[in-house]
Amino acid sequence: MEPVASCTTRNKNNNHRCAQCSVRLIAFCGILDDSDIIQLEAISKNKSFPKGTNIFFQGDQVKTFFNIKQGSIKIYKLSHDGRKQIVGFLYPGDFLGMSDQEVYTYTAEALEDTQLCQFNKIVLENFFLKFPKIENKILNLVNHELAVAQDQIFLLGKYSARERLLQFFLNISNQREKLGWGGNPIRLSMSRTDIANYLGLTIETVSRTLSELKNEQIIRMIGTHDIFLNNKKQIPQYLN
Amino acid sequence: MEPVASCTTRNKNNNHRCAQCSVRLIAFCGILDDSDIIQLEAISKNKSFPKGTNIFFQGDQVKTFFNIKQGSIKIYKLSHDGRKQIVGFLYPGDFLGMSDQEVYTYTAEALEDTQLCQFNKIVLENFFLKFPKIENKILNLVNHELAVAQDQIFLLGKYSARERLLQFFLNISNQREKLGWGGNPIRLSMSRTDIANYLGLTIETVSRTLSELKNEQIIRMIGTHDIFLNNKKQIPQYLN
DNA sequence: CGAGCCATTGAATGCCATCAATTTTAGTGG
DNA sequence: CCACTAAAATTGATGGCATTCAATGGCTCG
Repeated sequence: MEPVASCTTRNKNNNHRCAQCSVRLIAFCGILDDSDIIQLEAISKNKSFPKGTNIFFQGDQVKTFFNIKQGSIKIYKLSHDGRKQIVGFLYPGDFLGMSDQEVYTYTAEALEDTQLCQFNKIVLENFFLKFPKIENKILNLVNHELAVAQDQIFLLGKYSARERLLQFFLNISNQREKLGWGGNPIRLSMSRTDIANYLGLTIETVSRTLSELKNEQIIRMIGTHDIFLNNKKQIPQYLN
Repeated sequence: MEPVASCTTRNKNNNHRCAQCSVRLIAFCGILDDSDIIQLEAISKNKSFPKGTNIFFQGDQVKTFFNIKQGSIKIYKLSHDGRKQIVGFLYPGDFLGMSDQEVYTYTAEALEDTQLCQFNKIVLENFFLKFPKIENKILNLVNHELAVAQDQIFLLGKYSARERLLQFFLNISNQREKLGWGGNPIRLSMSRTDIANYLGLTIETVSRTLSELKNEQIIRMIGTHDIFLNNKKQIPQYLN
């Protein structure tokens, strides 16, 4: 069903790779200064994952952590009877792979051609001892992930199909602004099936609801994956 | 709607309060040995919250962290239009109050008379510098909370009403076993309304589904809050 | 340019929500 | 201990939103 994992390593010897990294300010490496980040660079590897490839699988032993440099990723859980629930989409600057268990509790797959910065788990954990600030920063990132997951719980527990889609668009918009890109229009790097499996809906409901929003001039679509929010500020937000 | 917060402080001078604590082995304090835990004891306070009282409110400044010693707690989010979603139930050994933001993103309320161990946020964070092991342990606990939240996302996105209730009972059962209590029967310390607001259902659906499970001899009830799982091992589990 | 996948639209079904009424439980005071 | 009351839980009838089943349309990539 899913493509087999594959990737290419490009550990180039260009100096100061990390120092000039585009996501340095939002990823955990941001708390290290120029002199210290050289040491982090020494234990990291660049990895490239083409669209559709798996980064790791639910059930695999946890041996590596990742920072996302470029692209986007979906993480999803599969049940024994084949149901699939996407539990999150990850973007540049996000930290990937940490778990409280020995094995990954979800599968990670690239939604587009994606660049990752890879760390060996043991090596990075030893690095924490030298730079406790990093562990503190990662604790902060995980707490943020938890808050995002709780918002998603609210969405799935209480929102209608229309509310789920609009909230989803607002989340992507805010994510883009955080990265310094424009918050409108937005680009959906995932399929309708992925959106449905993330929002607890079916593809038909997603499609139908999108058509409604188009008819009511709340959104405008360019192709099937680019959306302009006609009046972003008027879209109701129920949390925060 | 909700009762006003109230609590009583009992910072007794009995020595080695922490050393003998019933949840020491599962809470974050478990990683400190007897000699170090005395220092942790010096910065902690015992607090008691009667049933129905609030521990803190969504929007309050984060100034304190808590360990749960005894009792149980619900944490919930309210939307502007009054919808309420319970995002978690917490039990002895759980860590409460950490946030990636300046303010709490949810309200915490005692489901029964509850004993907490309270820490000033700044003081405990300074304590981390002296004992980095604690921060590491808390990172582990937060990662676990995240994994639990992702399971809940799966439940809300993909499970039927019946599956949600059965999974809920299994979770409580496993939680009880983790605490060394019996895993069967289980005790529901929350109301039907709370269960509904946690599982993304209405009280009527919860009640009706419970009646079905009773009729089919899958569960047996003693009163309205004690449940015996007639054949726990035959209840299907779709994850893990 | 055709094949296959993805997305859209339509019609019918079903699960859970809503509205409404009754029963049971829990808490209080006599 | 029992009567009384309010809240909580259960049960019934009906309705609606999202799903399911089915068919068409449109994009993308050899």
